[in-house]
Amino acid sequence: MFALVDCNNFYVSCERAFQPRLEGKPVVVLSNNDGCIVSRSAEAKALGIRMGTPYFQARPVLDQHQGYAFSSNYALYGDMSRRVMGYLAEVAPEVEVYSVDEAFLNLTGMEQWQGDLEAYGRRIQAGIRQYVHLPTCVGIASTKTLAKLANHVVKKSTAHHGVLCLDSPEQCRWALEQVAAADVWGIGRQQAARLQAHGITTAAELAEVSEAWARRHLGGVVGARLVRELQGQACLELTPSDDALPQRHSIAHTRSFGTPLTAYQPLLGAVAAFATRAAEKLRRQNSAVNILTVFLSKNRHGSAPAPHTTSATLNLPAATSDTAELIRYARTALKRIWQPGSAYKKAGVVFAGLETAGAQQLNLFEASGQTAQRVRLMAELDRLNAHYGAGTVGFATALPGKGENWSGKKDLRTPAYTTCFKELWCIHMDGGFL
DNA sequence: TCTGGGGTCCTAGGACCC
DNA sequence: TCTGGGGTCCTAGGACCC
Repeated sequence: MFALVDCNNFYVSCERAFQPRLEGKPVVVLSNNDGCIVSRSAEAKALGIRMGTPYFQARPVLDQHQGYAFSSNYALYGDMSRRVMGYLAEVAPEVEVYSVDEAFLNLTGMEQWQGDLEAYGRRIQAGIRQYVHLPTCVGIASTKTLAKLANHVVKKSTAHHGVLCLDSPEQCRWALEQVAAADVWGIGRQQAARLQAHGITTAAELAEVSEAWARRHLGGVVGARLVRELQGQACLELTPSDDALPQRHSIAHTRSFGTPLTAYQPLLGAVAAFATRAAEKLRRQNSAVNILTVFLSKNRHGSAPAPHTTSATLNLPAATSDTAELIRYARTALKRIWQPGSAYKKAGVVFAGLETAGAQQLNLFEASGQTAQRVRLMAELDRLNAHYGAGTVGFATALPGKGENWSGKKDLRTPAYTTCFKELWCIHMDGGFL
């Protein structure tokens, strides 16, 4: 049996954990650059505010109902997530951290709870509520896809108080009937439309199609697997997340600008800064990169015709994780695509073709590859920035020039209560200060 | 005025090989 | 008039996820 533990309205709930006055109020959290709405409280959802809505569009209705909006505070959400996952690791035999706010648990062999896994789910829910102060829902079933589905059912209903265990065929059948095919894990917009065209609208109907049909109409093996999972036959294994950070196969840092950039120099600064951030992520997972892409995007929503994005990809002569080297390559790529007079709204640096650092295939014709000295320099850079704060030491190219500002808006950010000494949670009592 | 960011997996089709 | 039959590898792009 698998469980899916999912924090409700995660970003909003993190903000509420430190600001109880937000309980019962419409609350939203915004994406980078205060652009879109990416998390909504139940009250905000009830106002008809949809996921991904531009903030400026939702703002009137939010203001009208005395709602609150916050810039995203990733330091806070990341730390709250670590606390949740830490708790789960203590109470479950195997945990797969699936995203910042959800995790799969493998419940195989939990004899002491057999017959009452729902009680186990409730214990987890209460534990997270007590220790991390976050609301969760727990879905339990024989496959990951059904656990997801159970979780979806409890999120929508008040009857189950956030925990549902599908431990009989009747329970499964009932749950499948509650869920639209479009809401099944792995069914996106395209597939949902295709299903609809074939008269399949509920998860129960989807669970009844033949394997051949699924292969043909739902994207080959993925579709066949999905249907089997709905039928209760586990095809997806749990991949336990150990203490090590997950190994990414690609690493990117991309951002929209507060105001569009046209001139080369500030764009170079931004791209260098993005390459710096991506290189830090790269070294954190002990990888080196072979393929580097830089892209620039113009305003997607303006009148200009597509394409809005141009990119350049370089195959590096040897894998590296050296920030200085990567900034040089990023500059080369940028020069290829930058066009004078264009106003760019967004840029990004993407690393692909990752391999373990130190195991690089050396280039036969060039004496390249990182020297031990450069590796030590990068390690020291990371150490200083970890100890004294991000951006303490860096490369001049990656600094904004005089009067330049490429960072996005973040006007409504709350303090990093749990990860920054300067922003620690303060409690005021009787006008005094604790 | 204002519209996010970072991933994964799979498939189709082209290039190339014998 | 007519134009083989398998393979492998790589890449671009689609679809999906949170």
